Amino acid sequence: METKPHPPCPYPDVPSAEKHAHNFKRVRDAHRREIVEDYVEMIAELARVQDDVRTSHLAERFGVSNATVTNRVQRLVGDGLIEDAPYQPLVLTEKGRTIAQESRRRHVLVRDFLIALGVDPDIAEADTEGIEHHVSEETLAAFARFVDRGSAATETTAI
Amino acid sequence: METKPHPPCPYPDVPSAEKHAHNFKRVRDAHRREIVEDYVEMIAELARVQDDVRTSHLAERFGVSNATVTNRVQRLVGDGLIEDAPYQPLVLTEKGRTIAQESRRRHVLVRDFLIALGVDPDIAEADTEGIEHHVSEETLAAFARFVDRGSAATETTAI
DNA sequence: TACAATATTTAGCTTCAGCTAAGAATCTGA
DNA sequence: TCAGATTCTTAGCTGAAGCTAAATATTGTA
Ligand SMILES: [Mn+2]
Ligand SMILES: [Mn+2]
Ligand SMILES: [Mn+2]
Ligand SMILES: [Mn+2]
Repeated sequence: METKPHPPCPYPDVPSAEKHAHNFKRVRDAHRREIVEDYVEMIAELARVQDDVRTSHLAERFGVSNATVTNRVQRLVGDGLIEDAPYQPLVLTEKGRTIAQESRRRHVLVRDFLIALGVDPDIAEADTEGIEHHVSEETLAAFARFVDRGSAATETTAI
Repeated sequence: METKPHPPCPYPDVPSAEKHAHNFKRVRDAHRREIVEDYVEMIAELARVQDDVRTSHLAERFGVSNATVTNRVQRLVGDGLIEDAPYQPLVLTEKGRTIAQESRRRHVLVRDFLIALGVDPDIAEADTEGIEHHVSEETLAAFARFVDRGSAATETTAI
């Protein structure tokens, strides 16, 4: 006989100081990456549904001023994620497209997971905008398993 | 006969500009609340397992300098969440305890949800530190349903 | 008690993300 | 074509969160 598989979650209430510090540093790192990820993802998404992507489009989408977008974009140009060209439409570099793709993958997966869990799609989309930057690959894999399981069940039931 | 219950998630790829802007503003609001929530939650947690809570304890836990903690704490004192008393242990006000309790509830629920989903407890704890600030009450409720369903199933199976 | 060690705060700096206002470039229509 | 409207960038500001180094307060011990 084995010991019981899962006595109700005996995770300690207070992690060690080292783990705590490490976790909070990870959050701060995620926050530093957040703007980069949101910007390249947004540029890639808008490029799919309209001909030009302009700083003014991003300003409208993010709900910030044009000047703010120009400043952020200049940093992304410096990081080699956007092509440089003043007064011109925004175009992602190869590197930018790669990050956009990874970001988009996470975004869609988190959102679809929440929807599969029963969350209203609009609320799922809203929550995802923040959550997406804080999910590890491991958690993302668990989300994917859940979504797959659900759709497999649907197919099975649908026969 | 009814229409199929869930054709594979027809959520539009690009939300309207208004929704987009609203969602990003919500994320920025959450980021402004984040330090407040983490600080009062940490003070409340440490108070449960040790006699004094000092700025140096918070500095160690958050992985930041003592000076940073002193500055943040002074703002929380100004917000009426921590009792004022230089060189003294940190004590939450009634208001501070209330926010700590709400924050703790969310933290534990998110963490236990991830664990219930099959995520390793240490990774769940780490991801939770960021995610907790971005989950709406609706999503939290869905998390709670899932956790309850799981533990109910376990009890049933365990007979 | 006095002095050294430790803990805490203050001073002064950096970087980041936001803003408004003003200037420069582009586009459009008479 | 060129004047006005629009779009984009620049300049210069604020506030938040972090840092180090120096000053100050507390504590513990000889
Ligand atoms: Mn986002
Ligand atoms: Mn966040
Ligand atoms: Mn947190
Ligand atoms: Mn927390």
